Amino acid sequence: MGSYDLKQEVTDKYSLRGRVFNKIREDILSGKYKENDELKEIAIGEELGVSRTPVREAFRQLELEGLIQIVPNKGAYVTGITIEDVKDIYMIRSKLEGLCAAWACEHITDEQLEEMEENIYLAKFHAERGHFEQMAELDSRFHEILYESCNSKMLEHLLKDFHQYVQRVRKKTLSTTERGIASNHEHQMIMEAIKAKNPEDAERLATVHINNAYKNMVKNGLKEAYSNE
Amino acid sequence: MGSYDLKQEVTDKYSLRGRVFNKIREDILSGKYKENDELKEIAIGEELGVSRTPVREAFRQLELEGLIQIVPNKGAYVTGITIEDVKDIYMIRSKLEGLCAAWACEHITDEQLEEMEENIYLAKFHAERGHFEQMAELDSRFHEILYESCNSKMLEHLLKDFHQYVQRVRKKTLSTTERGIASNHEHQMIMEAIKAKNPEDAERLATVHINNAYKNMVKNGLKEAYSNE
DNA sequence: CTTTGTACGATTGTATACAATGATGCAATT
DNA sequence: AATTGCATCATTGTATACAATCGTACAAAG
Repeated sequence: MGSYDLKQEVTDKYSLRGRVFNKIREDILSGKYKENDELKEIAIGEELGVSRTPVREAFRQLELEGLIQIVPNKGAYVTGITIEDVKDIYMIRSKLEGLCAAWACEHITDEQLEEMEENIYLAKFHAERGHFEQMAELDSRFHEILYESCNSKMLEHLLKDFHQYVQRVRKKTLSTTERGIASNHEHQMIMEAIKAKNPEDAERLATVHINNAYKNMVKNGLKEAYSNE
Repeated sequence: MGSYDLKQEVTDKYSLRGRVFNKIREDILSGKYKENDELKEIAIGEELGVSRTPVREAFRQLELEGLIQIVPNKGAYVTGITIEDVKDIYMIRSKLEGLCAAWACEHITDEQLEEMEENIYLAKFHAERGHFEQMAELDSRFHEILYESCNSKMLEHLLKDFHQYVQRVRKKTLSTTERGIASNHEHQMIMEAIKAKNPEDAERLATVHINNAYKNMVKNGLKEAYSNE
């Protein structure tokens, strides 16, 4: 994640490089390419029907995103995330997500608030029924709205990067119905604090929410997910 | 800033690409290339005696660093930082720097502590005499040590990126002897809190320190620095 | 005078050719 | 048997050639 918006718009969807970049990123985050897998320029180029040039450029970007590591004259390898990294990210996120929620109080639009409410309402439905797929989707979307509502491209991009970065790990850990319901309730409280334009509450609640998410993750087998591979 | 460590080691110093990357980055941060300047692949390549390929790869990385913006089929332009960006960065930094100081309490080494003390001692000398050049250097180094002492590659990289990112702006704003002395005193208090293994104090002090730095920057003509160009 | 169309040039996007580097296997030597 | 040296090959690093795109200048039409 490079540094941050410091990072820009970046991945134009229509250049070959952009397509290659998105494809590899997708494959890493989805688990198709695993930790320490070697990515070869030619192989990927042939797979996508392009030459090495756009592949190389995509590799350079992926390196800055932290998804791969390039060893000069040797190759590109999918980077792993250590348990410590995950912990760090969640600690950092909890601070920044709090800041984001506080800023949202000032800058959120009515449309965004409405989408949040709808999101929470719908999530309640799925959480109670244990529809994990939809819950994950709605959870991601909730945070995305929150990020967008803080009115800071910088912070928004940073948080989106982190959020995406830990998707890899989240998929390895189990969700539970209880956590789903609790999480959604936390979303609601955050939303209400923002709606009431109470930045202190919003910040505190968002911070706690991320901390809870992390605790839950640890409880439900973060370590096991790692030791099993 | 790509997301971080999400970003990696990155810029190997010995490949052409690495050299190009560092050179352009340096030139942007030092002000040689100014906002909205167009960077042409061939021109830069000739200047550095390399072909377009490594230049292009460096461009892709610089884009993710947020230093330039690439418009497809058009060109690469040096990105500006808005006043809002600077404000955002300082707010974010104040949170993260607090976190960093708190973590440092647990992980700082004796060598790092010693270098901090020496840094503060020397900075006192220069601050009292208005040696701005040396003060800036020592200030940067103090923060670098702090970042390294938190024992989180992730956070360290993030903070270094931010720190470097705002160097561009810092150079436009004036330092004063008073602020220099006050800043150094804040450094000392942070250091002592870390030495005393008191994370709460360390966090609070570091947070306040960055906020103060920002306030000082605003007071001393951040806006003017911008409106003048 | 303004507008539109076109041709040209400059620049980036992509592909490919060549150079440099590092890994591997095998044979020769000890 | 272990080690060293070398040859080979796979892969990345760099340069260059060609294609696609965008901007501009200028001329023709209104």
